[in-house]
Amino acid sequence: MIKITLKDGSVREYEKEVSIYQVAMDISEGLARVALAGLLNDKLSDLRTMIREDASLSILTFDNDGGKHSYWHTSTHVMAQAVKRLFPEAKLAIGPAIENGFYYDFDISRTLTPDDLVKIEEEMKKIIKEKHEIERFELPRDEAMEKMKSIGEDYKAELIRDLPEDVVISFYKQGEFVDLCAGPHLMNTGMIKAYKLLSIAGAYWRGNENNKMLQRIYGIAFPKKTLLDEYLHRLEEAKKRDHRKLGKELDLFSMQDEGPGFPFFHPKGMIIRNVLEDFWREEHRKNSYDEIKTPIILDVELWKRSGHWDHYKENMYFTEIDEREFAVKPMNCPGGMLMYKRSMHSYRDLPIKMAELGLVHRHELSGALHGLMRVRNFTQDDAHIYMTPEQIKDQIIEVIKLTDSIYNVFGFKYRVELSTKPDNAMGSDEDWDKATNALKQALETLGMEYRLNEGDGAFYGPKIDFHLEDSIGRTWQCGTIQLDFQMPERFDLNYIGADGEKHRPVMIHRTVLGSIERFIGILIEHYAGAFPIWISPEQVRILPIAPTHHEYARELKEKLAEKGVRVYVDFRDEKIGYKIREAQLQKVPYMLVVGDKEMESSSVSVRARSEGDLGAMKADEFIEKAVEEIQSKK
RNA sequence: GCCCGUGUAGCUCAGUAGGUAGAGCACCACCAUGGUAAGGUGGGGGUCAUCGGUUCAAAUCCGAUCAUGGGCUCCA
Repeated sequence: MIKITLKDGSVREYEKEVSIYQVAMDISEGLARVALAGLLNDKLSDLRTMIREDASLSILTFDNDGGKHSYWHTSTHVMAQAVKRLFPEAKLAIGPAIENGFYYDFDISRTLTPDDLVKIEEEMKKIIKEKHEIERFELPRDEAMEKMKSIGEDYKAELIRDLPEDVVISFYKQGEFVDLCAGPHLMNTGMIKAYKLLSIAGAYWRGNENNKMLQRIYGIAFPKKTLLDEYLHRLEEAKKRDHRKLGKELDLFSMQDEGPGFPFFHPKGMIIRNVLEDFWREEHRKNSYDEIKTPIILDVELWKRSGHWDHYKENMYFTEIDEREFAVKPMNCPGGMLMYKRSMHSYRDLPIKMAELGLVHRHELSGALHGLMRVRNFTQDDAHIYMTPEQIKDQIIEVIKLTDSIYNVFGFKYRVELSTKPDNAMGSDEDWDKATNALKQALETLGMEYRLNEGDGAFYGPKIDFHLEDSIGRTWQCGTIQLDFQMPERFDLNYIGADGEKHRPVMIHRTVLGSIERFIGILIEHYAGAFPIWISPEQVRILPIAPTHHEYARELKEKLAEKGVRVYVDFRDEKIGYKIREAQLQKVPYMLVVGDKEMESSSVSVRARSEGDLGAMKADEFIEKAVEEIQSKK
């Protein structure tokens, strides 16, 4: 007797082995119709999987990640089958389900065009209509290899060659199409309902730039047309929040052909920058940081000593002054080291926390540039903390808390990653282990969830990264905390301990916002350009009805400006509806309409960006309210 | 860097049997003096990204360069 415990705790008993699909059928036919995969003993499993002993099982539908995965996996097979029909010579590489949809990589001699996508979609329609049963079978390694080689699937053969010894090599077959695949898959191709092929992209075989570039097709699929439409609509909406589009519309910044990756900040963008930096300074003063500024160009010798010459040269810019070699700084730390070394330090002075809004330049690959998110020059809100080894954990915790409190002001969700020793690292394994453990402990003390990112640390130390999301869900690293035993050694940093001897301090490199530029990009998308009033470049716009009200508007403006409010008057000879429309499109938080009524009663008619007409109130009352709202950073 | 797409007025875009450029918005002028998302009329504005080639003739076809968008990580 086999006992199967279901999600709701109920138990089903079977005389002999049974497939997950059959169990779903037994629960209800309706469930079986929408079943896409099973979670068998917490393992994502194919519906065909036979249950041979007692187990827990839940049936997965499109509402579960596992179900979606299976749905998209079959979708990509249908797409691959269509491609093989249209391009019989195409070789298959890999084709997984991803977070949002699926892709498949092909090696095809001719480059695909958007027209091809339409043809492939049409062929997919036929395959879905043909409703092929999907069969799973296994082969021993040799036979599997032989089979793939015989049909010219060289990439699949290579994959089989590199599979671990103990793995079961499975295939899925639908009609004439066979693919090496671990599954899981749906029962037949007819279950794919609404789908769309979204884009063609290049992708290196196995993600290695030394390998051949393949053609990747991305797609998405849903069990209902309405879901697909909703998804496509959401994509469109997300595009409207794109910081590059809003940056132009709201006149915040621009990129010029003359400076690829070097952003220009316009007056309104500068207001946002300055507001951010003021806020940042305030928070750092409260947390006992000192602020410094180090030069942008420094002698190449410094960069040789710091290790950047050996580990970071490819990303650096160089120049010559009076026949002496200089480098443009890609990081602020070496300059910071010199600041530390300028005098003796006592253990009583530690930790020393030196912050710097430092402009750094890095040579990023041209194809990697992306609006304000990835640029070639940016301002890091950097700080270096010099401390005794005993202070490490507390200092890391303090930085994590500071970062969290600052992100909370903006209401950001974030993800934390711990990155470990990379291939081109500097320093001993012991140092790295010590540093990595310190970061881990700090995270665990705070009970923070984090993702491990093997081999992605800085060349001088492991790091904790804070990732923020953009409008379409891509994440960008912003805050970072890096523990470093190397630089203090290389620069022979010291402090005098209680014993009167010299000791080696440990240092932390850290940023909270990360790059001011990137952070502004994230801010723009997060708020869709409708900044909270304390950040808004223009906080209040006064809209006089007619020229006779200009004088009153001017007086109001002065009153508000005196209180530090960023206020402008629209003196143009236009109708009120026109002025409102423009202020609204510019996402100004408050519009004050002033005409005869308001003039007579020393009041203003308030229109809020989001709520619309709020009616009249005394001018002084509005000013007080606005100032309060700005100060509270809501 | 690599693959594919795109590059026409300040902005958004139209302009394919190749015959030396258009619209809306914005800007300027005049008229209208207007109460919660675009009042009317007129006007100025473009080396069609750059360089080269094909052609009697190129925004349009070809090549290169530059810029820009998507992707190149999420492992059958």
